[in-house]
Parts: sequence; structure tokens; C-alpha cells
Amino acid sequence: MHAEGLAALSLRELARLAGITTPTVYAYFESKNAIYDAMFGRAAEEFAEVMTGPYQTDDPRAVLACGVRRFVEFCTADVPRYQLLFQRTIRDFEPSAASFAPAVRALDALRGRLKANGITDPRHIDMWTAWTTGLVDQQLSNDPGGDRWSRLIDEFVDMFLAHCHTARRPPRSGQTRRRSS
Amino acid sequence: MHAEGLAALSLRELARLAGITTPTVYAYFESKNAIYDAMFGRAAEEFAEVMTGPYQTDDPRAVLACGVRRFVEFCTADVPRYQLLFQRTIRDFEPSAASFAPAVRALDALRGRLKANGITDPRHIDMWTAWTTGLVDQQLSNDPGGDRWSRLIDEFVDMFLAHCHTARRPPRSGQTRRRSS
DNA sequence: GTCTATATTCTGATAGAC
DNA sequence: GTCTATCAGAATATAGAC
Repeated sequence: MHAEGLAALSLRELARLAGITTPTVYAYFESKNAIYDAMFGRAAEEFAEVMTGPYQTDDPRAVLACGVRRFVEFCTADVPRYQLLFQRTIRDFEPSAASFAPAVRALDALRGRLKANGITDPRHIDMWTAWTTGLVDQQLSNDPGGDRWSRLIDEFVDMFLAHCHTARRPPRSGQTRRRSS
Repeated sequence: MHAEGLAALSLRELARLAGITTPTVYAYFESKNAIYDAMFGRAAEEFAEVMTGPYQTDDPRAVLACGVRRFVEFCTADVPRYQLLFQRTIRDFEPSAASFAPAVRALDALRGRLKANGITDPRHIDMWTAWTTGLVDQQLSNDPGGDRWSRLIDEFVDMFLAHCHTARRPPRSGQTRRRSS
């Protein structure tokens, strides 16, 4: 799959690589999508494990930057895994709730890292995720294997935190600002 | 393709929709990838046309924000077109140089819009494109058809310009003009 | 340009013996 | 669990008549 892409997985080839024959595959999985689901579940576990692991520092800003590094490294380390997990490139495949669960854990952890930096506004969380996913996209399509992204991260984190902190209004009673839930 | 995705295009179905038979398709295109290439070329033309069209204002900042709006609208208006143009989701297909040319025009136009705002640092251009592509990604996967992204654009443009202008070293004569809006 | 007919090769999936 | 054998259908593409 690394060479041919995620959609190039055929049961024949999978069986050949496993040293078995095609029908034997059906002794382990009931359909091709069941295989994708198992792969999705494993990838989601790996993702949650990477993103929620200990961060070696107490500085919230450094944790945030480290999280981006882990995210980009995780995605670029295994492109088919990234496509399966985030790009939904397989037709007629939807991950089961069980396989999807770890991804929710990882998202909660992200919200925690942002909250530790005083960021709870959904708009700001949207801006954050838009940038980090775009960073991966750009990295994969423009410079696979390179590390140009690494130097952008600290600069973006600084810019982002400075913006959020200056935009944050001093707490007042009777806040009339409209918010999007 | 809107219903089934870009990769679901089969020559049988295409011929059926065109009211002809499969071999007749080969009177017009020499292979399936030639069809993709023609689609890519047309999509790239549309893209360049949208992005380089007149902007109704002279304010560089407003032009920049308008460019993002056009980009997101263009991508979300036709998802298969977006996949073909930017996601490279078709195996064994590479656009020809001729089909790709208009996309280069559009990228040059982006660089012009950024330059009008004093932004020429490649790092900052990378940060910009990472965010805009991430915005589209997020929009398509989380909230297709919605307009949540629209409210993020002005905030991001403000944040981005403020950052780039403060990070910029004063050019030779100490002219450190800062815009406020 | 358009057709009928077909070649070739792939796909996911199953029947049934052992 | 594993196999041989096979199904039913999809895919892109071509031959050759008109």
C-alpha cells in the first residue's frame, strides 16, 4: 500500500503477501470493508496513543507545539494510514463506532492542550485544526519526506497564541458578545 | 461523480450518460486518463479564472480575504473537481503540462495578492497556503454546505497580517508602518 | 463516428472437499 | 483453517463492419 496507495489493496495480493489464499482471508474477515475497519481501528489506536502520550514539559505552549510536531510526524510517517484515517478515500467504507472511538479520545486531548493555553473559543479551535491539517496536506503534496514544516510550527504557535490572548476580552459580567455555541 | 466520487467514473457509465457506447468514447479520447486530463485542464482554467478575476476593491487586505472566500467557494462548490485538481486521488494519473499551466497562473496571482500586503517571505507564504487548504479540508469533512468558515476568514487575515508586519524587520529607512485593520 | 462483439484482466466473494 | 475451483461481474480497451 505504501507503493500503490490505499485503494490498491486487493484480497488476492493481501493473501499472497500473507502466504495464504484468497478464501482463507474470509476465515478471518467477513468482507473487504471489515479489513479496512480493522486497519482503521488499529490506526486510530496508534493515533490516540501518540497524541496522548506524556509531553516531557509543563509549559502549555511547548506542549501545543509538540502536539503539532507529533501530528505531522504521525501523518507523514505512513501516508496510507493517514488517508484511511483522515481523508476517507475508500468508497463505501465507514468506520464502525468501535473503531472510531480512539479518535475521539485524541480530539479531546487536543481540546485539553488548547484549554491549557486559555483557548476555548470554538472559532479558535477551528482555526487551529484548519492550520494543522493544512500543514499536513501541504507537506504531503509538496515536500514529502522534507522537514520544512518543522520551522513553521513555532512561528505559527506564537502568532496564534498572541492573537487569541489579545483578542480575549477581559471578563465582564453581562457579556453581550454573540458566540457560536 | 457528484454522487459517487471522482474515482467512480467508468467509461461504460460515461458513455451511457452521453448516449453513446463505450467504443465511441475512444473516438474522442485515446484513454481514460486523457479524459481525466481534459477534466483537469478545464478545472484549472475555471480555477484561474475565478482567482484572477477583478476584485472590486483596492484595499490589499480586503483583496486577500476575498481571495480566500473565492478559494473556499470554488473548492466546496464542486468536490470531485476539487479532488481532481488538488487531492491527486486518481491512481496513475498525472496532469499534462498544458493542463496544469493555468494553475500556475493562479498561484502567481496569489503571490501577487500577498506581496501587495508586504508578504514575500516563503515561510509566510507556506503558512498562508497551509491555512487556506486546511480550511477547505475542514469545511468539506466537517460541515459540507455550511458557512462556518466564512466567519473565520477575516479573523485569520487580521492575525496573519499583524504577525507578518511585526515580524518584518524595518526596511532600510525605518519605515515601520503598521495597519490597524 | 458509431456500432456489435469481444479480448483480457482484474475484482470481491462463494462452494465444497479435507 | 486451508485449500482448489469457480462464479458473476466489473474494468479498460480493441477489432472490424458500416
